[in-house]
Amino acid sequence: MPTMQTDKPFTYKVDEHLTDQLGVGMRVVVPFGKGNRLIQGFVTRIFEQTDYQGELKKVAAVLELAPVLNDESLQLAEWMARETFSFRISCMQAMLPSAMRAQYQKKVVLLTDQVSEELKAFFADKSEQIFDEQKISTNMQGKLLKARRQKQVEIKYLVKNKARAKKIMMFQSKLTEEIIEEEKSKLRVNANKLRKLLSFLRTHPKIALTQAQFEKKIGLTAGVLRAAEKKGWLLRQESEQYRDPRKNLMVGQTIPKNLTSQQREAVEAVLAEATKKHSTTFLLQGVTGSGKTEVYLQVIAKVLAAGKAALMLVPEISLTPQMVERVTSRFGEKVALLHSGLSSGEKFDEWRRIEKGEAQVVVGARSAIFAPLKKLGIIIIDEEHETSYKQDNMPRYHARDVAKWRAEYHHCPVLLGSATPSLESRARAQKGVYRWLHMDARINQQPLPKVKIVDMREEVPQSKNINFSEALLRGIKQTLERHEQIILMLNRRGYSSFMMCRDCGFVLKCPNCDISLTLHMDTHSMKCHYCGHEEAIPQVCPSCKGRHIRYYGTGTQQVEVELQKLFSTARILRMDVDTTRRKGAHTRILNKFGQHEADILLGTQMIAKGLDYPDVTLVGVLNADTALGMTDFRASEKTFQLLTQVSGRAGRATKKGQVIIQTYNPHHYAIQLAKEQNYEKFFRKEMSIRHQGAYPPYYYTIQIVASSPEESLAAKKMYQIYAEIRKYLSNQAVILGPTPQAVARINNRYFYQLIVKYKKEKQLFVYLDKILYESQKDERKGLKIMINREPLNFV
DNA sequence: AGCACGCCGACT
DNA sequence: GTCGGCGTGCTC
Repeated sequence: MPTMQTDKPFTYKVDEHLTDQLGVGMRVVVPFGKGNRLIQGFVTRIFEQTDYQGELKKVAAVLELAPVLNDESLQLAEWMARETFSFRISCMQAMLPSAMRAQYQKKVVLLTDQVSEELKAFFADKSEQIFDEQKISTNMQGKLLKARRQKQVEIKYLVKNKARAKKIMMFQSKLTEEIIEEEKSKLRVNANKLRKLLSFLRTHPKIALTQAQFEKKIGLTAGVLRAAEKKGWLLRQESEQYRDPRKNLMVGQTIPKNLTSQQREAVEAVLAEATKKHSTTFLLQGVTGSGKTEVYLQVIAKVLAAGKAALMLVPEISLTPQMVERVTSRFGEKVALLHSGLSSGEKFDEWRRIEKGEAQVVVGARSAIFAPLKKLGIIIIDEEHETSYKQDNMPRYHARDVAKWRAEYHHCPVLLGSATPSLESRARAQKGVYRWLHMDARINQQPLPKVKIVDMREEVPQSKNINFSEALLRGIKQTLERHEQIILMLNRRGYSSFMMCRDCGFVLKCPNCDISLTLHMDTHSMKCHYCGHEEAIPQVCPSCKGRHIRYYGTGTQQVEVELQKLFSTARILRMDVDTTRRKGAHTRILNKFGQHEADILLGTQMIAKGLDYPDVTLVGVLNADTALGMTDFRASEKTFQLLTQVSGRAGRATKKGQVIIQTYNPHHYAIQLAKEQNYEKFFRKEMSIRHQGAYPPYYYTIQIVASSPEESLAAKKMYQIYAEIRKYLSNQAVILGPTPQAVARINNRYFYQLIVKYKKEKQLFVYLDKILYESQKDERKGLKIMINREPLNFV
């Protein structure tokens, strides 16, 4: 159970009949607590003797035949729990596919007929009912609990193991060639179907097929198969089948491409470290189109050739069919896929294929970092700057850190790739902590696309089209005329939470923190959620005295309507959270666009990554500013990365690309440097700003959040922590807050937070462990405490 | 998460 | 006096 008091191992007795089966790393069902309710646990140690002075309970059941956690996973879980202030059991569960997390169910069992009419009605002639707190009224729950005290009913606890292999019926031939001939001669002349079956079995001895496959191949129906089974020709047996997430992919075969000299240098540098007894982390910084993926693929190929396995992480958002196809077309059956688009059964099966060593290349999103590969030869993290690599619930791990831990364990290199590395990683490369590899030449020798910045403040104000500038409209028109494709991105991050002047682009900032103020409609004020500064909502722009100051944000749907009106014949595809909610919708939209069944792809930031379509020659960013308005010190970094990424979508093949960025802040360095595609200059500029503000990577950060349905409770707790934490900190550390979070209320809970910026604070961790331990008591009052090490989002 | 124990106020 | 609510400790 994920609580602090139970975050330790418990000892159980193992019955004789289970001793052979039981092993370290297996899941077991054990009775726990006074009521002996059954729960799922993990075996972490087995020993003959115990020093526990009490009655031991017995393990109730063993859930598997082979361990699901090995020595590495157990050590990793231990490390992760300490590192991220989480519970060990949460870490172990996070490492396994969700199908292996047991489902608990409660049932109420009727013990006697002597009960009230109301209870009789509840049981409705049955002896037991499922006890679901969500479905049963509180009133009824009370009555049931009362009936239990009077021994009229009892509560039964069940553990449901969802981790099941998919079973299918297969028919297998039992016949030898001689018997086939013999049987054939015995058949009646009109037994056409049976004769057909025999001929087929003769040419395909030992074959095992499902009924459906027989039907499809030789047109046999169920009746014929049953007859054949009766005659003893076929053996019907259950067989395990993997659920294959790749069944709808069109996968060809590709061969390694010729490398440019920069690519070859990168591949060789990584491979040179691959055989050493230590682990090196590389930062591969390559401009968009420089062929990072091919570097990954060739490194993987070499690693496989050496008999080792490869793990490659890709952001969820860019696990496009395109990406998957590139890898599977090179490594075929050896590839296993792990991402949120798969059903839990599919994930479970892919996990088992990896665990059994049937797949040696794993491609997946964040949690794939735990893939149970045994002899890792390389771990690759593509788009390493992506914030989705950090999990934002318990355990709050960063896949990059887990990668480094595992690489250390396996003595293999880590390869971090990006066109726009996170400042943290780039700074480490600078300091020599990471080996820095860079590729500044594009594969096809195409120059980077021309980027045009449109100053939206100068657009004709009477124009009806508030979302499109003249330049962008002209660009779209010309591109459509050439029958080429267009990607339009609407930046939705930080949607309408900040205010900006439409006349001059001024964004209201905090006088203390130099960070945009957040609009709080509940208090009708502008707040800084770093330091708590608060001021009135301005009526006129403090900079230009203009009155066109307003919230920022437009929806994709609205833009689509406007766009369709302007270009009535253009085929538009919209891609945002609304249109991609359904499973596979993401893939369908991209396939459609890839096959040029649409002219314009309109979407949110999810279209910025990894798409590679040769016919796209125009990329338009409708509003580059919203990210800058984010109340986060990483706002500039994120804006720069996003604009650079999306610009890279234009002119990938032989055609020249063009990028148009609309903004109210044309002179902001993040936008100017994205136009130049000058990462290095951006890095230096941003680093000096971080240095001045004492932000990462110069300082470490820890975020502590208290939340409660009662605002005063959360606030009080946070101030109490604030008062205490100072005793544990040196005067080198900086505390920001406590402040209410930018979105102060979510799901009727109020959030208060505090951020500590520090360099070296040993005592801090002692205190954080203490908070974690004590948070348990508060939880019952509805007060939750969350500790987030190196948070990436401060909202 | 869920059970028991113990303390407290409100009731027959 | 006693019933029942709730805060707290503990679960091998």
